[in-house]
Amino acid sequence: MVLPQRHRLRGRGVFDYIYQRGQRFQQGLLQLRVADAATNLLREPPETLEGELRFGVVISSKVSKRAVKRNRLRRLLHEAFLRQTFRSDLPPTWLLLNLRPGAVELSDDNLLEEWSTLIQRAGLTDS
RNA sequence: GAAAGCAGGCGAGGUGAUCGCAGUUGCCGCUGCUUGCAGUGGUGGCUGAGGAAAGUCCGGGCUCCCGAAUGGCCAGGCUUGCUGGGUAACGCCCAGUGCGGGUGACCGUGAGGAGAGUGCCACAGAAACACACCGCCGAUGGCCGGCUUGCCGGCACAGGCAAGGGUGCAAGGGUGCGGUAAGAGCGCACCAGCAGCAUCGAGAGGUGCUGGCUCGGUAAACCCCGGCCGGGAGCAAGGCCCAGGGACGAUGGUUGGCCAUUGACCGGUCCCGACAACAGCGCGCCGCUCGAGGCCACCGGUAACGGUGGUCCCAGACAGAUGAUCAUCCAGCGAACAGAACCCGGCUUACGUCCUGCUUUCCGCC
RNA sequence: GCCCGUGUAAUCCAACCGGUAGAGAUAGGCGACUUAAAAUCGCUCCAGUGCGGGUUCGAAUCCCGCCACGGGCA
Repeated sequence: MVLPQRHRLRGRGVFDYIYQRGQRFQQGLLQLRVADAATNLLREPPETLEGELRFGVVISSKVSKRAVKRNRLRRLLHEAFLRQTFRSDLPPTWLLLNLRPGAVELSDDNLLEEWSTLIQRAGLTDS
């Protein structure tokens, strides 16, 4: 499962911004950075952006040398993001998820479990 | 039936549906203006990873820099190195020769030169390019003794030998017979090597005859010989989105060096001017995919491959696209290695069940 | 995508042109010293050189192919 364009993070400046300003949350082998959307870093006129969430997954080659395995993890987490129901009063937010070495060893269920607790701890859901 | 060898094919099992992604294209809407384009949204069509996409080990194309091109000499580099062919090229492929391995089908091969020179050959050993430790002999000469006075015996001094022993990866042709004081290619037979001749072959080489009689190993040590080669960086190349013009300077510079020929260049310094800064460190654009291209047929060739004709268009992303769910079909919950990133040709490595064909050996039965 | 470098005792490192893998340091064990410990001294243990082939009489070293790790380039 792959994200549609309006949910993607694009451009080096966007990523630098999140790495510098983002609030970090840690859960197991996952690390999430949350930052308010800075729409001036994007090229589209602001009225087309609306209040969307944008999301990105970073998996370095240290996680696994095999590109196939990294692609599989990314698809899994993209799908988890799309299925997730977020707080309705959430302002436009950018999320960046980092995977640490060893994440390949985890099963899909374990990884998704860590994802949902991470989202809760970051205060992005209702419950 | 079992085991094995070789060659080749295939590789999300097929079909359909829904949701979602990338490219492209048709239609509709909106925005902008340069009025037929750009951006964006919706909707339909088509296309969408591999045999290795991998490792980055070779060979090219392409691009820029070192100013350009051609020729010669020298230098430098190259695991380039049996022969002949194929290819754009290759360290690749095909066919053959020699050598080695296997009962065999077959497989491997880094296979120029040690008779140009230098180096090295630890330990052991006398000696590792030239020698004698133990040893054999002592014919010849020397010394001693005997006597039938030119012979015999002894010594092992001069000297001869490299057979045997020992050392070692290796002691320098091997085995046998003759020969000799003892020995030795000293002579002979066979074998191995070398040279010459004849002959077969396009060649590497094969076969036969003759000859003299022997020269250690190592070149994946330096090196010699033959062959090949401008160098460097790499699509993160490079170009566009950008505004340039003038003056000084006049011999200096430049491919590893030199020479010859042709034909050129401006690096440098200064002045004037323009633009920009929520894009110049970019959610930018191009390069970016039609190519030594795939498939089919015929022809040439043992083959690699080549020729002719027809036909097809087959990913081009940029935080980086193929997945999820369901249904159904063959008997099997659906296998492994693994994800294009400028493009080709190879090699290597990982992986797999399955399939196909040919062949060999063994066992059983007729 | 591209370009480099490094792999040897538990750890850090030597062994240069091939000749029995250790010169050394840290750590471990035993003993001495000490009431006990630390420090110090003595002794000792620890590998076949990342893996697989090849050349050679002989390979950590030379050659080829892999593997792992580290670094650099916008």
